[in-house]
Amino acid sequence: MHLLHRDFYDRSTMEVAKDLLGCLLVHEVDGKTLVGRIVETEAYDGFDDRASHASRRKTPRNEVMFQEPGHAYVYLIYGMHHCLNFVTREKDYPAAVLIRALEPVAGIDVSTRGPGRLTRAMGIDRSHNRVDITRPPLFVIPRDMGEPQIDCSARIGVGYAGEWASALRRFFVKDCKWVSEQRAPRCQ
DNA sequence: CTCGGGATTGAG
DNA sequence: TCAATCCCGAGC
Repeated sequence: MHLLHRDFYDRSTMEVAKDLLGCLLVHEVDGKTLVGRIVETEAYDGFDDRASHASRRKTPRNEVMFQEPGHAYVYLIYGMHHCLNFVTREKDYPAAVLIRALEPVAGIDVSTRGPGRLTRAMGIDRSHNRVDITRPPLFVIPRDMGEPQIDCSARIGVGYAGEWASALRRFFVKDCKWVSEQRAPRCQ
């Protein structure tokens, strides 16, 4: 089967975030094959990025971000939602791509718009932290179509990150109805 | 050890 | 507009 190998993830995090758009995320679980097309991502790269969990230093939670590329970083947010990331770059350089939205393709029966919803729809939780995403049961298949039109914006929910809050590191398929809705920014 | 808050979501 | 809900990570 043709799937994305480790060298795909061993590159610039922003390039990986863009190149993942249009690819198929596959999870084989309980005899079912769940498939969704990646339509929205965010890049978290390096020690300087204050929006990244790994900006300060290595901790028990973010440790996998420092590992070999091509592994999953899954964490619990707000005590109830899981977020799925793909580790990029070489060992000891902390970086990952957050998967924020999918277009349902097969086996999906609930919403995949938004990072918390897509992990629920794909049956992904913290037991998947650190798993190798270059082979089943959790892996990614290259685009089966041309390069999508890509748009970018600031990342969602990282207002605490100072000047990094406005970095253009969110990437999504232009005019795609499956991209997560961005709540209107509150005035003041 | 305590404590503030979060790469979110859905209800009211 | 706000609560849910739990773990992380900073600081004492």
